[in-house]
Amino acid sequence: MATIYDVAAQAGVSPKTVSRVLNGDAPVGGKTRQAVEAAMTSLGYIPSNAAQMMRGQKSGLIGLITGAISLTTEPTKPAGLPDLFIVQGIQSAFADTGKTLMIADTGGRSDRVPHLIQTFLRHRVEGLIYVAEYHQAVTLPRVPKDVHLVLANCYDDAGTPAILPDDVRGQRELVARLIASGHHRIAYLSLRPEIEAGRLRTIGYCQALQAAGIAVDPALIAPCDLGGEDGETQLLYDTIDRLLLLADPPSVLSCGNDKMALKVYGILRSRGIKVPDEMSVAGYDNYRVIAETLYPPLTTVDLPYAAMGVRAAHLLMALIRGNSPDTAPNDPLNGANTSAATLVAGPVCWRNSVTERRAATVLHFRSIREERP
Amino acid sequence: MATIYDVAAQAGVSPKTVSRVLNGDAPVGGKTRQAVEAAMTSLGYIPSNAAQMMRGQKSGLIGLITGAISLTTEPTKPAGLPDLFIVQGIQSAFADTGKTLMIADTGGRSDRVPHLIQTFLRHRVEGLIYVAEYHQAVTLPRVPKDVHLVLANCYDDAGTPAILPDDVRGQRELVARLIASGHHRIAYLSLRPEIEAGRLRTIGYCQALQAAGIAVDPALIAPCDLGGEDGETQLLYDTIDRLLLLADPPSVLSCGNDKMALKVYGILRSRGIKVPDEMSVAGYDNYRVIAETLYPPLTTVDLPYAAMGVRAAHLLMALIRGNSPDTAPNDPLNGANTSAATLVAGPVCWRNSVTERRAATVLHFRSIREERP
DNA sequence: CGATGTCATGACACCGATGTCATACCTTGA
DNA sequence: TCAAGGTATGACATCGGTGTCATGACATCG
Repeated sequence: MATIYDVAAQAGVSPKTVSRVLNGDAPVGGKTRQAVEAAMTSLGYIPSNAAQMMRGQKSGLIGLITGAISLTTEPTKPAGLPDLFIVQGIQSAFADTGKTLMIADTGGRSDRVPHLIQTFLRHRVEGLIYVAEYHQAVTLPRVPKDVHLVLANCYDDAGTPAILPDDVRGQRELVARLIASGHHRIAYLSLRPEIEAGRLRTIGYCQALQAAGIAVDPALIAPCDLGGEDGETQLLYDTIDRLLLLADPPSVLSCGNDKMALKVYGILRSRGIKVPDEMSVAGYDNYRVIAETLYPPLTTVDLPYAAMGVRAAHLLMALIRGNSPDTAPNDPLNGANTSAATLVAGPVCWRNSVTERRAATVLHFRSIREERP
Repeated sequence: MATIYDVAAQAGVSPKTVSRVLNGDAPVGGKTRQAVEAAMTSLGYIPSNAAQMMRGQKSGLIGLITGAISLTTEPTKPAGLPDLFIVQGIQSAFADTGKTLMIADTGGRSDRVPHLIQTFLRHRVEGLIYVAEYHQAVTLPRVPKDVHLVLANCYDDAGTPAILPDDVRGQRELVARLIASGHHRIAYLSLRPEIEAGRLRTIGYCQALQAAGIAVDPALIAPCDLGGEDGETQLLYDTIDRLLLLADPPSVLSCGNDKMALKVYGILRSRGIKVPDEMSVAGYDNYRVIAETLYPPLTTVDLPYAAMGVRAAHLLMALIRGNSPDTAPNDPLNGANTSAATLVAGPVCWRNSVTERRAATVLHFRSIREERP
């Protein structure tokens, strides 16, 4: 590979002059410039990042650690392939910053994370982003204080800046919208409470009912998620059968996520129940492959993964520039440490899987929603 | 960030001795080694890759260019999210080689590829892999001859080594299996012939029929893919209605890919036709989110993306080591240049969406399949 | 006991860029 | 005409490691 000395020799100038042509940081004579540029193209010269970095002390590199790529084979994971969209948001945000984004995948083995961080630090990255596959608490190795770290879709107890989905608000707004559409018996088929999404979304469900003055009926809340174990479908069958036999059965099945809603469609069909005429169904995640392909298309809540990625990228850039980040701490009834967390809410995606009984109420709802943008 | 000089000073030795402790390339006295190691940990010393690379001239970096991450938002793309699995295969293959895999995403803009390659070359990568989002021809900028390039899921006309899915063989084996299960009226709802997968799979379909002595009936071959444009679902409706009204209607609808099969399920259901009892359905891609979640689970052909990724990685490593790669050229009736291509076949995934009318014949089929591993 | 060899360590140059400073050449203006 | 100022360029040091060679302290051997 040609070096700046080769170019200098071929152009009959000093290496420093070639450097000036490269960086345009000092005037260079017309003929000299042409000679240098000719030499550069004829030699196919590409400056060495390593040498530039050594001298300049700034790498222009951002490290991104994720399991997004390797985890897509696991169709049993709680949420679809969220982290990938986060990665995408991050990558789009960095595309035009002049920074180079290095993506490393854990290969599904979280014990590789320290090694990956080590590798990034050897490359003198200016910042690191860790993207978790689903909303969770994590513990990462310490990084030097001159390397900024941002967490996306996860948080730690060390107060590291984090970008998180606002599960409480998302579920609350979905249920509020269901209520506004005339539903007041709303069953919630929840995820496991052990995972953040399960806990927080259930809170959001309860909040919406309370805000509407509807009592929370424990008979309508049913955990239907075994974390991918067998028997999950059976559990759903049993739960739905039980709900259908209630004296005052629900008119909507609000599911912990879209994958559960997909199964619910099948179960309702096998019971001869039409969606949405005889039973409305809602999901969560806006897992588009499911939500848009199902018939009828699924009402759900968008998880703003791309937006979270963009936010994470902007936050990191701000930290690198030394600006104080505008992470207003806001706590969603969350026991865990979220003091450094930025919550990002996604919109309700209203499709045809839910009946609308009172159009007038919807207008009213819209005005409410406007009040808290 | 601490340097080797800081460590040397703190340990009271020369930088070279610290270097020896780091690399273990020369004996170091016991006490000295301990002092150095203590200094390294207390300073949190991490060697600079840039400096090492400058001296050693080998970067240990592999560049990977893909649109996998950004393209996942496009649910309209021909095949699901194949490239991501390829990336995953590549990443797993490099995980333990000591090489560091740098992944760069095009952000969906192929015009960014030259810039990404440029960036990689500045980092002095030892090899490059380009992963395409679906089987296609590509044209990439030239890279220096000391940087090896491997294409995955695509090929060019410059004879660059490439790893490709064996679409002809996959479809042929699926249809052969369908025939072996007692089906002889097999409709093929094809992808657009403009894309490789559409052209090659149709060839495979025809080959299987011919091998079984069944005449290819043009009435049973119908392009049902508009590349994501509107009207696709309507086209499928019309096509299926037409097929059902044939004097000798098909007993199987073999679909160009799994997403099409998903729609076909819905259409058949709306027509009151049961899968598989009244109509069998098959897909292609083994897009697991669809194939395993549908009821009944979908018979399809696995696209061995992960395997392709592994093959691509191994091929690149062989090129870097200077070994002659074992890319046996084999051409699948392919007009385009595939002289440098390695074809990778995936297995048929037999599930319950196809009826088996003759179990005995299946055994016969199995013995056939064994003959060409 | 001196020559030779091994072990442990350091001095120095070098990789490829760039910041600093110096220098030679020109152009102005007093 | 000569000092002052701008323009174009080069010499040299430097970044953080490592290869090469040299050196000093011992141990071994004839």
